[in-house]
Amino acid sequence: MPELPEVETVARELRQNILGRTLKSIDPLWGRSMDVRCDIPLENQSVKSIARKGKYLIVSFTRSFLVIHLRMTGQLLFYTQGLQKPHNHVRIIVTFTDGSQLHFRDMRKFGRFYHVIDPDEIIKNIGMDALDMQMNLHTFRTLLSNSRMNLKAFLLSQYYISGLGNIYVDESLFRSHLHPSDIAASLSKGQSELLFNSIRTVLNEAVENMGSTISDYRDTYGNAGNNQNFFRVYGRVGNPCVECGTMVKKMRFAGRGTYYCPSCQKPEKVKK
DNA sequence: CCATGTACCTGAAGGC
DNA sequence: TGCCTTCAGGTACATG
Repeated sequence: MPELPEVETVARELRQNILGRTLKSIDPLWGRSMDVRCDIPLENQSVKSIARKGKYLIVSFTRSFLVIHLRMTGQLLFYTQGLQKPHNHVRIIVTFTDGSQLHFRDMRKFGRFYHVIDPDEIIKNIGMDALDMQMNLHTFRTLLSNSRMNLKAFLLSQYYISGLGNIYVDESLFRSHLHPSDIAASLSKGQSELLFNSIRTVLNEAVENMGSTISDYRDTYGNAGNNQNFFRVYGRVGNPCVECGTMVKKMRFAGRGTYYCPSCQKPEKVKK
């Protein structure tokens, strides 16, 4: 579910909500949602900062870190006062000393809280964030030129560039008029630049719209995002392409449902 | 190096 | 009303 724009929305709200608060207790209601990799107690530690890399949240406490990944259905819900009864599917409850609570709700149980001394233990193999200021056109082109992967798998990988998931990969490729099967290293200079700019635009617009909600995503107040109303290709199978009117198609690619316009996004090998 | 399949989970939706 | 299959914003790991 949550990709970069959704996680960024949550990160910004967490900075408003839990920065400076002191953890009183943390209760896993489903044990496997919590991966404890250090023995420093979280109790009595204060939240110092909240960072994001790709789809990971990094909550820095006084002496250790919580690295959080929401995976498909994870939600972080903030309550100024604790609830009498948590919602269904709540897997972890964090209670702060002032009585406020952060609930980790995760229907499918794929999400994780990693308690670590060094966040790199979890995110060392994650590539530079797609919206990192260091991620410029030159860096992006270098990454592309060194990979023989198809674009869909390349952008989904998180190893080269992090933060894009199934929705925003399809949206970025559509805006670039590139086919998911095109090989990363085969892009021209112009195509690379177009893809780079498309990724930036797609992600920035989605952040402005508070992320996309298909079914499960919510921000820390339980609100859905708005960006799903602006999809140009994702989920639009059988509807006319917004640019040319051709019916949008869906195929299985890199193991994922992949939406594309067969007219705007021709495979490189048959383009001529 | 790269592609594909499976596993981890729950629930919604569609076909029969 | 079922029962069965497929699919879902993700990723780790095993296998050719």
